[in-house]
Amino acid sequence: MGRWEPDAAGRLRQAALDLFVERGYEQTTVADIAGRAGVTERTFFRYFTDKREVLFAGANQLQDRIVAAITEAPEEQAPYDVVVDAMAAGGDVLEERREFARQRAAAIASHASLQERELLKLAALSAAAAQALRERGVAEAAAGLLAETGVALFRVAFERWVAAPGTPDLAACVREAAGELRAVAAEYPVHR
Amino acid sequence: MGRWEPDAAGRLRQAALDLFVERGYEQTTVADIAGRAGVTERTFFRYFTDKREVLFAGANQLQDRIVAAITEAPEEQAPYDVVVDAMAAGGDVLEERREFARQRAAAIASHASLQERELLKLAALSAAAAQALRERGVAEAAAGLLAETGVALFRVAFERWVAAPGTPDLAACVREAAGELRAVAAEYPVHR
DNA sequence: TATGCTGATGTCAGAAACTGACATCAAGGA
DNA sequence: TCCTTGATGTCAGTTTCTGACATCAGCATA
Repeated sequence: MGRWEPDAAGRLRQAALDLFVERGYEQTTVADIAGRAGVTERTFFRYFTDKREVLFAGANQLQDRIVAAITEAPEEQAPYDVVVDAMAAGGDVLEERREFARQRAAAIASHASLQERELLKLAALSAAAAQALRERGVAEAAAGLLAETGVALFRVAFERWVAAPGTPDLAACVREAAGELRAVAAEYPVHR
Repeated sequence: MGRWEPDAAGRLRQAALDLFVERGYEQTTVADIAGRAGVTERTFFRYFTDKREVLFAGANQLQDRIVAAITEAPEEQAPYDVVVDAMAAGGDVLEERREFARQRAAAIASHASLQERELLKLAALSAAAAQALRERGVAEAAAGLLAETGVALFRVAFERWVAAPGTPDLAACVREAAGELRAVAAEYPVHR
């Protein structure tokens, strides 16, 4: 047996989420989180750059999956479809952790400083997706707009998926939202 | 003459921007800002909820202008055109303060926590624009997407306007970006 | 087996951001 | 003249976050 319990970071993440749900983000100190995880405050800050980051440590995995999906898409596929498929693939990353995602989303919604961090992560995701699109030949301006559209689709889909108690999986929600965007685009054609 | 110099908030804003440019955001303490403005730290926190907010106090004015432009647009105007015009109108708010806007943008670009705050403000702007669109009868989903598109246009236009040393005004940059979006949309039609 | 290194953690002191409670005091009105 | 008001100051305290250094099980290696 090691000198310490393994996976301190995981324990910290779990403790933080539990405490944020139990008593709220502001009412939870880093010392509380560390205490519940069985480490000191200093150790918390070795794993996470700040108090908010403990909720966002998994965001890289989602981004990697989406970028990979864009990179590996068939060359002849239209850019819009590439993005929609990639966002659906990103959905699979969360599929197994719906309850976790629900609690985490509720915590984020409860405090502005967590929303700020979420927006920064989504902006990073968008930038990474845009870069991946450029690398497969999509024009500069189009890449940025497509990536932002894709992230917007993902956000809308995620909200519905988290709210819906029932069956639909996240990838399906992404495709549904993409379909609605097509309909809206058809309904309000660009003028002039 | 009053007991204190007038416009403490304005002095704090100016002192903060100057110091952020001179020595950087992190190297500037709230006590520094307050000192240069001739007040105490406590007074700083009476005017601004936190250190970042001192750079964003003017954001409401921009949002109000854009929302008003949407609300007052001719009823028969197509939603996309309403949004483009509103963002151009928002540009007029900044037109007289290009140098100020440049310095402020540079400061924000220099530190992630300021970018977070900026993203939150833009999200609020988007939400307010979407609400204004709904109130003039634009459908739920379309309102959200149009508002986000409009904010994206404004961001792109702002970046170019701030970078360009020369003549173009911000409203013109917004319209130019909107024209490019039309072109991109035509180039990559939605499939299926 | 002894020795020495490594890495994860602890301890401690301190800076900086922020908050609540209360004090001060010019200005302006009753 | 007295009272109230509002902007500010003072002060003490909490929380977040950082740097420097100590500890010590486990592992490699002599």
